Amino acid sequence: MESKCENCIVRQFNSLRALSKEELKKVSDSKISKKIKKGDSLFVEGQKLDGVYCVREGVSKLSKLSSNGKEQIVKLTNKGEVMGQRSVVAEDFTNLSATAINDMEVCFIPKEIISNTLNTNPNFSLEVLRHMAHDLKEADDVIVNMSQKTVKQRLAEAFVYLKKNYGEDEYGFLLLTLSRDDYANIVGAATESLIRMISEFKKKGLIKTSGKKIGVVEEQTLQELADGF
Amino acid sequence: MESKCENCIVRQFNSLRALSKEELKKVSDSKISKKIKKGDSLFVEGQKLDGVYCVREGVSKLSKLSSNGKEQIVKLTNKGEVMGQRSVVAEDFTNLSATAINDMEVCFIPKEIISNTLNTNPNFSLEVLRHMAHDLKEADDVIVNMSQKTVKQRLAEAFVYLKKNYGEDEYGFLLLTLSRDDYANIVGAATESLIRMISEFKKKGLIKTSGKKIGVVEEQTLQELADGF
DNA sequence: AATCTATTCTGATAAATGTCATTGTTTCAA
DNA sequence: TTGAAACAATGACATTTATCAGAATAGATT
Repeated sequence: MESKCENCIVRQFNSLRALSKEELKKVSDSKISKKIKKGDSLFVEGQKLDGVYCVREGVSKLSKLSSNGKEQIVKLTNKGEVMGQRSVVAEDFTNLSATAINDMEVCFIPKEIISNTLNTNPNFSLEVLRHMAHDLKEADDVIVNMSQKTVKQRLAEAFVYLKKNYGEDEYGFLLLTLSRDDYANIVGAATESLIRMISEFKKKGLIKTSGKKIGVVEEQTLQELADGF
Repeated sequence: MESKCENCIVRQFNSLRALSKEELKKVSDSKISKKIKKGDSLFVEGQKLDGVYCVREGVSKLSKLSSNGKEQIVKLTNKGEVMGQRSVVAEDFTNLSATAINDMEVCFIPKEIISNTLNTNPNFSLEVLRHMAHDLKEADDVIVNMSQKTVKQRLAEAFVYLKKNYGEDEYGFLLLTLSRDDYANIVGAATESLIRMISEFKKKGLIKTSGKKIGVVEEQTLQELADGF
């Protein structure tokens, strides 16, 4: 049974909250709910998107392949985010691939509805604009981090970020479990280098591990490390 | 004597082309033309902007200081670009500083006009949205380059970019002359490392130099280098 | 033209990070 | 439950890049 957008809390967090009742109804009627299994991809770099994806549940990574074949993760999506907006707005191919990090529930919204609403509801345009402005600012920050911080600093920052944004379980392990490979692709380092750094952090008592799971022990120290002492 | 936006060719290249005659007149009447000397800054990171800047002439660098005190150049602006849009749209402090690389002529447009027009003219919003979408895509590309390419590759890419976007003089030297320091801050490397790389490129005959001026000699080879052979 | 100052350049060395090879450990499905 | 496949960890070494110190040069200024 398909649920309605009108009742979806997730909407509060994204640009769809600027829609009128009628517009929302249209979206609700034409949307398609999908379940995406961990590891499956929602879309792939270079593809033409027919719409956007609204994330109800689960986390995905937005990544891009570099010419040397390595993957770089540009962003992790949060519950409530809308993916593919950039591509639909610019009527452009996606520049990123989206892959589910855990099982996801998303709603696909056809692009016609989005572009129609963009043309007629200035509030919606503005809302999308604000979100994109926010993404752009974050992207600028990532650029600076990538070029000016060491792998160690970026990793420390990543742990703090993951804890803040996705929380931890009752034993203090991060709820979002990433492979070492994913970590490497987030901080932009070789997997082996990254694993070594994790070992070092563990040895120093900043984090704890249990299999793939990682827990933040000394958040404060990690933050200081990320900021360069 | 102030010229009018209506007759300004630069407008064709930016989001202002979506304005109606009346809207354009309002902009024209309230804009303030400014001359910025090479090296002077238009605005500084963390500042609240009261409007946007439309570039009529000259080039500026958009940069950000990292916690270690180093500057990272995130983007060079082209003639016709509008700066400060992100900040005005998001009603946020600027995350970037803008500094003139050569003498500039810009028009300052108060933010009230921009936000009013955003609220009433969906075409304008869409146009701004498209530009921001474009910037976001470019930022993603920069992130990938920063983390996956070597300094050598990024520098090769920078030369090709500068030639394509700003052209060269009759002797084959880049019209946009940057200091070695600026180059270092674009590719994200130590100035000394960068200078060494320039020497290497020169020795290999890929570029030529004359004082601060640099000329692209083997564009094709540089491009291949940037792409990783 | 001589001087000054900022910038560019070079060398020596250290630190950070990547690569390749190999082994140990989980995970998951048959 | 067990064994294959995927993942994680470590060692040895190569490469890239940063840092510090100092010399050379260009460009502005008198």
